[in-house]
Amino acid sequence: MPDAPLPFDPVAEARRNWEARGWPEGEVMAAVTSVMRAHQILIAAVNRILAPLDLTFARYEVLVLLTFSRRGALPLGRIGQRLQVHAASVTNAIDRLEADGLVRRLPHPTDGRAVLAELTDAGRERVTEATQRLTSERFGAAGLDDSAAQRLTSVLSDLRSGAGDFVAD
Amino acid sequence: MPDAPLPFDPVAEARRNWEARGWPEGEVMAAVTSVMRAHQILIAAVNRILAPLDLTFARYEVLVLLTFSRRGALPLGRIGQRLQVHAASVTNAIDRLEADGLVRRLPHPTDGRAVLAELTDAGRERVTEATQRLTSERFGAAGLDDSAAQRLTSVLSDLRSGAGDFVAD
DNA sequence: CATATCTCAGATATACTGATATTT
DNA sequence: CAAATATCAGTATATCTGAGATAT
Repeated sequence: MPDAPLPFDPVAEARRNWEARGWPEGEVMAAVTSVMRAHQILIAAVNRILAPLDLTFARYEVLVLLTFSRRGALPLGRIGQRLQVHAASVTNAIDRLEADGLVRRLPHPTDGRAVLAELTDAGRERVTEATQRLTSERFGAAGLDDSAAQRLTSVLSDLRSGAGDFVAD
Repeated sequence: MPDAPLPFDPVAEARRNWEARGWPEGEVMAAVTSVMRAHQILIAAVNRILAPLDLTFARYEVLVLLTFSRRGALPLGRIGQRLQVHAASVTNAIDRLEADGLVRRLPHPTDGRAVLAELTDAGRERVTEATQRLTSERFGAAGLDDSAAQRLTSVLSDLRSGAGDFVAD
């Protein structure tokens, strides 16, 4: 995925240049740039692992969320709220998963406006296989040990909370 | 941007469900999911701030990189290596910046294969304005104080280094 | 009637592949 | 001639907006 590793940390270098010009908030710039770049690395690794299973991270997340639901089924609207994706994106993801036979659409039993997405047996098998492959490669984050993962989750929880992702747990 | 904050931390909830099913590597899953979600939040905030200036984060990064270069000009290939974006994406970004009068293309003085992208005066003004707006809103990461930003940068540096983003600094 | 849910059409952004022209 | 640089065409994914259909 990386053409070739850079011979220096591009984030540290950016911060040096940033502050040499007297620009403010260099700490935050470096942190935000780090998140952007880490995302780039992780999404590429995860999608590379999932591609042979005809999944993307976005569609894998939908399958996992359905796996965690009581009946293996959720209204499309709830999927969007939970994964923070637009209703049109949910429609698109479910279209694709349904075409691949991994979920099916069902009418909501009590609310005629809503549509349920339900895992099929093939969907359960696929998400199990995908999870095995992802975990066996530590989601492409080989350099992240459990302690570092915990620190990362913790500081990003503060960031997300401060940005209104969720309210106090 | 957020429809409404969730009444619970979706990452912590996912981890509970993950481990309740006996799936391994829950620490790493939570960390990777946190990065994905933090990215979603930050990219939305940054692009919202930059949109009135006809910039995206990707194009802003190009302008900043040019600002940091000695002559305000770099070959397209070097931009791609540094920002980890595909050559075709660099061509596209420079097309757009050039159409907006923020950069111009110049022939490379010594290598006839290469093309330089050079900042224009308008480009320098635009990146200054964009930087003011981004820093005044702390890049949309209001909940991240300097200490947390430093910890975040540090742990993500380990992740990126382990993934081959760069070699020891 | 206002609101909620989903779908669809159209537009944009980014990325990747593969092919091509030019130069080193 | 092989490798490097940039561009272009075509394809894929994901996003958002705005409009519309159906149901509460």
